[in-house]
Amino acid sequence: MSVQERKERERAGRERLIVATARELAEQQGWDAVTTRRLAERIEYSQPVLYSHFRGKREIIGAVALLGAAEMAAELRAAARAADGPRARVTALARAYLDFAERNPAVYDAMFQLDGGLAFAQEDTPEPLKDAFAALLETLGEVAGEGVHPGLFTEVFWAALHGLATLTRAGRQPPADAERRVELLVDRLAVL
Amino acid sequence: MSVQERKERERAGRERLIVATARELAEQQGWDAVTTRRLAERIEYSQPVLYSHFRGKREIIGAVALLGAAEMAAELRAAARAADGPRARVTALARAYLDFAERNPAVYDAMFQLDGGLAFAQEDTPEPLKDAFAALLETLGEVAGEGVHPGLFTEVFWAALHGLATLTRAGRQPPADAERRVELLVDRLAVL
DNA sequence: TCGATTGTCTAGCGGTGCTAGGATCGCGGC
DNA sequence: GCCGCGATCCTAGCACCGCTAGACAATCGA
Repeated sequence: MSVQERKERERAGRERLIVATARELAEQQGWDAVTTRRLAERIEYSQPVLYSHFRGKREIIGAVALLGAAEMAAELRAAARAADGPRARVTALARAYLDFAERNPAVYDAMFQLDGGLAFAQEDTPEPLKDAFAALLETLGEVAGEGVHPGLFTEVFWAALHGLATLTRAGRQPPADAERRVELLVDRLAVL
Repeated sequence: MSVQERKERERAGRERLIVATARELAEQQGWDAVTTRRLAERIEYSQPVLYSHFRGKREIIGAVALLGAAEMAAELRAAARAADGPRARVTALARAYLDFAERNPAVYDAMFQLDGGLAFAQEDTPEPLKDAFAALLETLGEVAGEGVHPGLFTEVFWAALHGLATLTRAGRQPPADAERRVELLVDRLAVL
């Protein structure tokens, strides 16, 4: 059995390599540059090897998205934990979210802009995605205000953050006032 | 001179045909289906003709985006005009925005998701884009609240709307509660 | 040691955006 | 009315894309 186990380990390692390389390439040169040929060359295997791990390019994007969701959830929780009081927590959460989107644009795109073939907002949604939403909910739930469903409030707050993240990065909004926009958002949306 | 004028008219007409056809095709089958070959076939010309009007596919997307921006600005103003009082106006504006995004997903993508090679939030931003933002500003400026810059407030409100529009359409948020999210957004963000 | 299975690669399919170069059409001057 | 010429358009092709069939090699169990 040891032989088979070793092979499975190697296989799993190569799969991680594929995902990590795809992410790296996407962050360096954008998702357009992540072609199956280039990706195969970087991992030093031929193209068809990719298809023995993933159904296609879409699934590779999905794998990067899941990785990113887990990472984001961890960062959001760390930011919230480091702040005292509801107001500071919400502000820290919002900053951490936008910060993640800015530092990992390709990963953020994989999660929310591109089609990674993932299910959202339903039962068979992968765990990391649900958990990232849960990380938002944990902090935002306590400032939803009376009579407002925490989940609904989190959705609205998240949408606002997502809008700020994408519009700023795409050059649709001036980057200079980003911090002031966050403060306004927190001041108005959260019930403190 | 008449001959030359006629030629220019025909040329302008064909350019409109290209943009309208691209939009139509994108709304019917998504932007992925808008290939230069298919587009050329639909307008009953060969591919290179497209390149005598536009630098490339990106510019065609940009042209659709400009068309959409003008349309959206008109719809936003109409919705605001039909409502009485600040609160009703803001709600109507928000609904009109989300409605436009839902009814014209491909055009909305051309404006805010895809790269149409357009400049945003700077001096050489095309007029229709500035005007669409102005349409938002006209209604939202009056509910920004004291001491809050109307432009900044509009940016935040717009970001929230954009987030709701994209996340809902991409299946990232359950469509059922869309209306309740809008109400919550208006209640919290606007100072009435 | 041999046969079978697993794994990997080469080569190729139909598609993409875009362009070079040749053919054809219609204009203005004689 | 005819003809040369410039504008206009199309055919054919480039390099690249995602993806896959089938040949080949390496490794395993008997």
